[in-house]
Amino acid sequence: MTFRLYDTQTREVRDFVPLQEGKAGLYVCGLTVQSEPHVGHVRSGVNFDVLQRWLRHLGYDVTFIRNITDVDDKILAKSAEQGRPWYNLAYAMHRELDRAYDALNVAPPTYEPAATGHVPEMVELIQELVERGHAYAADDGSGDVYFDVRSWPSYGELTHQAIDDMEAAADADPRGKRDPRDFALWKGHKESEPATASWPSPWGRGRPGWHIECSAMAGKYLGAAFDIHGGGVDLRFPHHENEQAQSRAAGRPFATYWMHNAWITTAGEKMSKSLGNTLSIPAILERYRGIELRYYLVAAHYRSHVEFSFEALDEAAAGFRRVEGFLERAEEALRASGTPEHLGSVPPAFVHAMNDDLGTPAAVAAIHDAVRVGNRLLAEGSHERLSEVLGAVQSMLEILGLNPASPVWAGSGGAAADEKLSAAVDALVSGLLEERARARDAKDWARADAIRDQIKAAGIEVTDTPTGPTWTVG
RNA sequence: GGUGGGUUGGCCGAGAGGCGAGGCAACGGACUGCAAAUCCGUCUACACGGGUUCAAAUCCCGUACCCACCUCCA
Repeated sequence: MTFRLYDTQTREVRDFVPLQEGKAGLYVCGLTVQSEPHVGHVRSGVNFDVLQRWLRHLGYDVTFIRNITDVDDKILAKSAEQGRPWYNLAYAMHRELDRAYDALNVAPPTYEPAATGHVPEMVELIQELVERGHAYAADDGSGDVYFDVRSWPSYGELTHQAIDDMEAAADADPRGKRDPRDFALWKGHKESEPATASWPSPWGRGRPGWHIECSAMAGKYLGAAFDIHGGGVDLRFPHHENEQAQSRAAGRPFATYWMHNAWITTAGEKMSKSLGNTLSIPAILERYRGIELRYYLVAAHYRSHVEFSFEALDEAAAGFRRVEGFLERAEEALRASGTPEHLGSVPPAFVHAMNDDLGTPAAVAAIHDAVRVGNRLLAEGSHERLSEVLGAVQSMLEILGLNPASPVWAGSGGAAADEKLSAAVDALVSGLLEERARARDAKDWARADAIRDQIKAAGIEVTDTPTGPTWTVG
């Protein structure tokens, strides 16, 4: 079975046929770095990271471009409010975003171009559009350049809308537009804005409109035609519609497939409008591990709307710990019995699920199925088969970016220090456990439980296993 | 006004004409000195009203409610 994905434009699940055999070009709209990243932002990152990993697993040579918008109206407005340079705000938030991606094991793309680094490419593209008669400089002296929507007959093809049915934005500033739906390719510099946020152009100093950057950067790094373009649902219109219109109007075929991830909301409310800080990634990571949050995000299909709640996140974390528990016990059992660990092959159910438009919920179910089988084998002591199942579980987790053994999860706060601490605790706890073992041998249960309670009071859980007691923090 | 999406068991969350995803929680049993973990079992749902079909959560028609986008929110 080949990889199939849902294409927003054709509104159907289609076979993935790359433009070049064995290669996949992927462009994803990253963030406008204007505030701390929240769960919603990161969902997009995780979703497309899974896509990228799956394409690689299928053997494609993937070129993955994810941009950063580092100058726009909001960044300028916020930085002015905060009394700091816009580039400082954008840079700080960009670093914050990188930390969030790292914490969730979202692999860096092939390249992460920033809008401010590609003004010449944008100017070139705009000039081409002007020459072809699809763009015009406003005649109100503003220095703005607009895309002429009426000049492009297939405008609206991505979202299946007719220009005349579109509601003209009530608050849109008509300025020098010929049609209210025309959008800015270039924005002339305004006195109220910092001079540092302007660049030279044939139409005077100014800064790029939003949509043009993606067309210019996708063209530069992926070529005039590429395979997949992704982003959040909200970007379908106007952003992606405009990107496609301006690219095609410039003679570039642009993306073959359009993928859009759904929202995360809280109590039905869009995250961008609500709660800002409490659901920022740093805030959530104070309560949950990155791998647990990633599991929560991966367990839902990327096109399904997710209503965020800490209860649901708790459940997801509990479900994931079940998988982790199996990994730990299986690895220990194999080590103890000297059974070699197999490199796991990925079960057909998992492959089928992933090939079907990245069916991560079914893929996660396949992991749980394997874990159940593995737990049974563990109980039976069938170590040879257990080794195979363990390998399969590890491979599946690895593809989803959820393998706890992966070094990326090894504590962002100093793994070496953790290890030392762990060794120290182990030395202290093992003394107590020896005492408890003596009490248990003497069937002095009260004494044995008292020791266990004492250890527990320190925040350490003791569990008896067939091979002796173990302890875990928390 | 235009364009889309949704409504599934106690909860989360898949599926898209016939074999009851999976997880969490709960309950019963096994194992255990007791726990924990694990295993076995139980709990049989698809907003509402019609229709098509041998067969509908799934297709069609209608109704209700919710949500997103319509010029710069992932």
